[in-house]
Amino acid sequence: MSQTLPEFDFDGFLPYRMTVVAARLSAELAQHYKSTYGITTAQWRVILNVGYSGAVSVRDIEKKFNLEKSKISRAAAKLEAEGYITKEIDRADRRLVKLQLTPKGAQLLSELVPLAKAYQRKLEAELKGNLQGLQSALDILTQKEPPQG
Amino acid sequence: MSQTLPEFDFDGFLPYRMTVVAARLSAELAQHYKSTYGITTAQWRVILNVGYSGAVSVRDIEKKFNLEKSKISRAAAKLEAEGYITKEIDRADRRLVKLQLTPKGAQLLSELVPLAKAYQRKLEAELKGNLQGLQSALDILTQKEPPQG
DNA sequence: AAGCATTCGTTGCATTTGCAACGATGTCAA
DNA sequence: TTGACATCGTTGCAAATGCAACGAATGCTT
Repeated sequence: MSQTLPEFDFDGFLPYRMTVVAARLSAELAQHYKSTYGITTAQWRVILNVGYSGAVSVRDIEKKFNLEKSKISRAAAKLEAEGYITKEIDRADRRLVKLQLTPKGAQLLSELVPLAKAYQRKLEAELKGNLQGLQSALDILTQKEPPQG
Repeated sequence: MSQTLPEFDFDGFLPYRMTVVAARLSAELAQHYKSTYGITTAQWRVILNVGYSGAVSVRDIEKKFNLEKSKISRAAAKLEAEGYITKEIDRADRRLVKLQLTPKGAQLLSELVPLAKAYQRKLEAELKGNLQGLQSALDILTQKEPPQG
């Protein structure tokens, strides 16, 4: 029984907690658009980036969203095939691919965003006074650390 | 250019932020054990659960960690093959599989946990006064909602 | 200008994943 | 007891994933 393991506060362990909550939020949000609009989570993330983040290349999205570039590339290919975005070679640096919403993509996004905003409002209402603390904590954890710590 | 999209605070959107931070924390932690101990993230999660969470069945871990039961089943099979855990049919309910650490598994975990604790301490130091607010927020977001909201 | 290293996005491929279906077991009601 | 239904864990299989390798393009140094 007692395996003489070191003491460890499993329930307060942040990588564990963050993973569980992040998966829950993404899944709960996905419920709202997956069946209705027939897009995957990866596609949703890419189209959201293209529309809002100022990210225009695969590389930008990779950095910003921490997504594998191959995953982005394939999601973008599907979105292009379905007419939601265009892919165009950047004239200043022809290694880059400029991603842009088509009118159809903008239309889709303009329908999806209210869902996202409503979900965000719901979360903020649940969090009440803890919202600011959460955002501050996420700010800190988002900062890249310097190589030497 | 201006696609007349609705206003949207992309950078403050919680499902996005949580996903990015959670992935970062898990990856950063994984750096510390992946190469040295040759276990995957899923295996780490299962062995941690078996050792600390009071979870004894696949179903328990599924609920607790929000992991797919097939993923747990396969990770557990590997851990058993490598001698870190045992699988035993529960005598009270023979549908259940009781997972337990072997001495070898306890040994591995006793080496891994200090890494986890050190990482947790590092995060807590970064967070300073925001730690409590973060944990409170995670408490709230962890609660399951009743079916009708 | 030339050569070499680096960056970007795609693709091949082996592995992992998620979903559904399944067998085995358990529960419950009649 | 029986039969219908629910739950648990595994597995088959198609799809998704991550990694490395690659071609194309760029930057950097001389």
